Amino acid sequence: MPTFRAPRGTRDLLPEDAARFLDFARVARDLTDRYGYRPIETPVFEQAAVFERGIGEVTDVVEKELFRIAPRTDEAEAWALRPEPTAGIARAYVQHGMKTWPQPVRLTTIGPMFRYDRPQAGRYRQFWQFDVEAIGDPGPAIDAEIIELGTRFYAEAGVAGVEVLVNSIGDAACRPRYLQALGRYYAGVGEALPAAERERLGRNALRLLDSKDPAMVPINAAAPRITDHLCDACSEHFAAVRAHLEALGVPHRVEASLVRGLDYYTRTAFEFYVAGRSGQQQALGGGGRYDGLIELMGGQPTPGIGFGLGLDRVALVLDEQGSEASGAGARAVDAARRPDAVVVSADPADTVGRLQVATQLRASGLAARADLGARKLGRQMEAAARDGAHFAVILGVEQADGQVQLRDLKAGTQRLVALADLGREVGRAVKQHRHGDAG
RNA sequence: GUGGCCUUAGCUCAACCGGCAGAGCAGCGGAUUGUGGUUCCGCAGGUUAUGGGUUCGACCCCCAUAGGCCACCCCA
Repeated sequence: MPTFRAPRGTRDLLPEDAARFLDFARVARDLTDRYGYRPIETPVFEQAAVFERGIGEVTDVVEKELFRIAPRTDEAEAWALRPEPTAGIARAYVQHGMKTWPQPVRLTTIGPMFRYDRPQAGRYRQFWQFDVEAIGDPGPAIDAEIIELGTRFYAEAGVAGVEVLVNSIGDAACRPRYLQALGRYYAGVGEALPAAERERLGRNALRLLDSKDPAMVPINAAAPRITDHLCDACSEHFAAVRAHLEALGVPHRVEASLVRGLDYYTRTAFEFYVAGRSGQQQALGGGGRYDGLIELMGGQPTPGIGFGLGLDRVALVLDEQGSEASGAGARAVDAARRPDAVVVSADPADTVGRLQVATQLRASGLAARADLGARKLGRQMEAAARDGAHFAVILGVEQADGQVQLRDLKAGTQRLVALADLGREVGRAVKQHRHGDAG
C-alpha cells in the first residue's frame, strides 16, 4: 500500500530495536576489549572473487545467496555484498601485512551481512553479526578462548540455554580420506538412499550427515564418523580443544553431524545453539578454524579461527524467552532515556524561552527537552508526564523576576526557583532520586 | 530455488450465507481562557496488499503479482 517499503527480507529497526542493537554492540565492545580483541571495519562489499575463492565456489552461500552488484561498465570489477565477515578480514590481514604484527592478531567487528535467501522469521537478506577472529595461532588453546568468548557474549546479552556443539572436520591430510570412505558408504546403501540425497552426494557428501529426512536417520546412524577418521594431528588437536573447554568450565557436546556450509573450515567447527525454539532458526551463531583461508587470499600459510553471531536471532530468542525478563530489561533501558526535565510554557508562542532554558539545563549535563508545540499548557504537561519526565519547568509571568516554576512530576510538588539556580536544583534532586532508586 | 498458509486504519483485530467497512489502542483537539499519565466528548485516519476476473452486487469466490509466515535447501 505505501509507495515505498523496505526491500524483501530487510526491515527497519525502529527506536526500540535499534537501541537494543546498540546495546548488543556495547556488550560486544566491552567484552572484546577485556579479551584484547581490536575492532576492525572492512567494506560491506568486496570483489566477488574474495568470497568465491574464500568461501568456496560450490557452496550455497556463493552459488545462490551471493548479492552480486551489476557492473557499471565492461571494465568494472565484479562486486558482491559480503555474506559473512571472515573472508574480507582475511583479505585485509594479507593486504595490510598483519603477519608482521604480534601474533595472533585478535580482531572483532559488528555489522550487516547480506545473503540473497528466502526470508523467514530470524532469517533476513540483511542481518547483523557480531564477529570475532584470531589469526596466526594454530591452537588449540585459542580455539577454546574463542568459544568461551562466544558463550560469554550470550550470557551478558541475557540469552539463556545456549548450548555449544563442537566437532572436528579434519584437515587437508585426513578429510579427503574420510570423504572417500563416506562416499563409498552412501553408495553402498543403494536404493534406500532418497533420490534428493543421492543428488547431493555428488556435490558434498558431508551435507548428507545433517539431513532432516527421516529415512536418513538409520542410514546416518551407521555412517562412518569423521572423528574416527581424523589423522593423529587433528585428533590430538580436537582432544586438546575439548580439554581446554573442560578446564574453562564451558559445557559442550560433540556433535558428529556438525559440518559447516563454508569450504574454508578445517579442524574445529562449532555452533551456538538454543533448543526448544519454535521455528527452525536454532543456530544463534557458529564458527570454526580456517587454516587455509589466508593462503587462499594470497598470503602465507596462516592459521585462524573465529565465529559470527547472529544478532537478529539473539533479539528473537530474547523476545521468546521470558518476555517478562526482556520486557523489564527494556523498561529499565527506557527509564535511563527518560528526560530529567521537560520545559513547558504558559505562552504557547514562546519557543525561544523554552529552547533557552532547555539548552541551559543540557549544559548542566541534564537530559532536558523543550516542548516546542503551540499547545496550551495543560497539553504540554500531559505530554511531559507521559514521557516520564522527572520535572516540568514551567515558564510564565515569573520570568520577569528571573524565576520559573519547578514542578516535581513524581512527587506532585512545585516551587519557584531562580533561573540562575535551575541547573543546580534539578541536578541535585535528580541525583538524590537516583540514589534512592539504587538503594 | 521447491511446497503450503496468510495479508482489513499507524498497531491488535471485527464485519452472518456474497448485501451500506467497524472497534480498541496510539495520534490530534475540546471539557468557561497558567498545571499532569485517569475520565468524558470529538476529529482525523481505508481504492479491504496490488492488478485482473465471476456476479445485479465482492473484504468474502477465482487467477496472477508483491510481501509476511511455515516446512525444505541452507544457515546467522
